[in-house]
Amino acid sequence: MASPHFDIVARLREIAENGQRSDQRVAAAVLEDADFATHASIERLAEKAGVSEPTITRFCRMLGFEGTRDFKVGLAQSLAIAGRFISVNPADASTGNGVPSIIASSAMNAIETVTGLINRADLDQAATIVAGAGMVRAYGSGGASSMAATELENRLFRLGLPAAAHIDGEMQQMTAATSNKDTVIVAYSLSGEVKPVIDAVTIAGRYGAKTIAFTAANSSLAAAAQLILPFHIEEGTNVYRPSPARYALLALTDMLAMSVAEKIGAPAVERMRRIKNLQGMQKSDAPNLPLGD
Amino acid sequence: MASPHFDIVARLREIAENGQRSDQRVAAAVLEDADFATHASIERLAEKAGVSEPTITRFCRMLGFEGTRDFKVGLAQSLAIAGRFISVNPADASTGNGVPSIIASSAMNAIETVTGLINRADLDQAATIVAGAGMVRAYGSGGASSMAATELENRLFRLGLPAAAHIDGEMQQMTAATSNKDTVIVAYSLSGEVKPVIDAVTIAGRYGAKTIAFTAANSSLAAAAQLILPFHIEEGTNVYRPSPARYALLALTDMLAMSVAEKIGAPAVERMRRIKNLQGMQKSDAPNLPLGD
DNA sequence: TCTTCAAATGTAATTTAATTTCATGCAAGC
DNA sequence: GCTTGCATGAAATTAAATTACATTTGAAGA
Repeated sequence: MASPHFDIVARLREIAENGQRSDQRVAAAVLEDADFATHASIERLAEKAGVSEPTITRFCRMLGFEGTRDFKVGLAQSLAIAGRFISVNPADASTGNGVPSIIASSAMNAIETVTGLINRADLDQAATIVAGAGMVRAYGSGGASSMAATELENRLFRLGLPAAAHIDGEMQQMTAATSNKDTVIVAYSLSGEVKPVIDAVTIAGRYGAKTIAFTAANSSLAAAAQLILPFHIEEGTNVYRPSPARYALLALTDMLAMSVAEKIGAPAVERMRRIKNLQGMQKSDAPNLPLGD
Repeated sequence: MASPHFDIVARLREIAENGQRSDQRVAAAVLEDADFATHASIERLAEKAGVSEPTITRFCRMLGFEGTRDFKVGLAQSLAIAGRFISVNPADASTGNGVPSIIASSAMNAIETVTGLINRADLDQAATIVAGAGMVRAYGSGGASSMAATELENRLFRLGLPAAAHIDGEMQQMTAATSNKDTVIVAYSLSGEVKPVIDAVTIAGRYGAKTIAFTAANSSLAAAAQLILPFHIEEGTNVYRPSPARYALLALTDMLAMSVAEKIGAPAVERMRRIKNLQGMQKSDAPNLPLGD
């Protein structure tokens, strides 16, 4: 088995709080010294956690790994990316000191997770559909989804594609009703259970639009849309902590937009050059700044 | 032993060309399917490479690892980000195939950079100022900055702080003119040279507002604001590629918001519980979803 | 061309690690 | 207070990796 498609660290934190007694111990032991966990034998790890060896194996299986070895590899991968930000004791996490690392690690993990999960073929197909669209409408409500929808509009219009983001339920449904077969809907939802978005996708589909959804597999939205780009981000329980899911959605949106840009090719480059040129005239020159401040 | 401090992949390529006969075979086998190499047993790997099992162990030792297990972990770490997409021909990297990894690695880089750069004391001071504000106004224009400004509003209002984002130059200047000493301005700009934002910050400062800026050090905006949280993200030259800076700004905003939440403490938790509760009543229940879809 | 010897590699035995099976004990429900 | 089912651990088993030792290979000098 390859790495499972979730944020291991977030999952471990979750289990350390709400899991079985032994699972809690194991999760805590792993979090306390993740590097040790990747290198130590099951025996020493069991000893450190104060549980038996089979418990470790079961723990790994529960997480979706094939076994202990597999878990270690998966953990090592997660650590390679964001590991240096894992704070040793949770006390750190509650003081200001740990804030940057918590943010960084959860964001990176979210991006990593979603990168592992994305199906390239589906992404490519979505990009083809979007690149050939007469009109693209991006739907999403709530913080993360609406940000992603807005961002998609932003990206696509720069590529010369007619695109609009609608983050209001009423507008989603009304615009959906104007769809035809040249319309492409891109819907965002973490839960996949936001009624206005589901309805809008259903309506648009009925009018012949192609519908793409970034959402949870097996959700109502997934059922309503034609092409699903599924993802799932484990949320922590720390209420202070912002949702890492927005990084995931942003990354997915970037991937789609970049794929679309590559499909469109040269004309897109020219358009971006024009926008950049325009900015150059207005602001002081800083040639290496991105499009849009 | 932890992972050795060199580029495993480069070393493998080297060995595949100039190593011992068996080492060449092993290196080639690993490069050909690195993912397999991290997961397979020494037996199957030996079989694939056409060598004996001890050769594999010796190979790993030669590379500086403790043994085969250790090597697998190290390899997994090296592969974590870009390596998963190691392919025999580099051409792949520029086609659609590499899109997810390009996005992921540049985003992570941006977040990591900004995490390393942030001054905790300044962040903390900014959080204190924001937490005690009578009104917070977030300014930013262009894609990344306006997203960050919007996001800050989003975050702060959930904490019960009066906050508004203004992404339009006119509005920035008009609202700035209504400032008083209880007003806090948070300005975003990648370049630090966006005139309306600079002007708005200057005006607000003149009326007694406290001004905070996330922007480039030594820029005009940095000169105009009172507290600077400087950052700089190197932009790539691939025009198709979206700016990773927005991940950096988002992360910075998250850090600020989380620090503010911790300063406010309990009341903030209660407010978030209420918002979550409200969502629970409207949507189908998914207890672990973030605030805002 | 033939030795000779050292380095490279393989075979089989051994050790170490991980997993399965089965037993025990604890807690929730009747 | 009994029963049932699940969590956990002990011991046995299996799988994996390593060591010790044997064989091969190939290069250098006779």
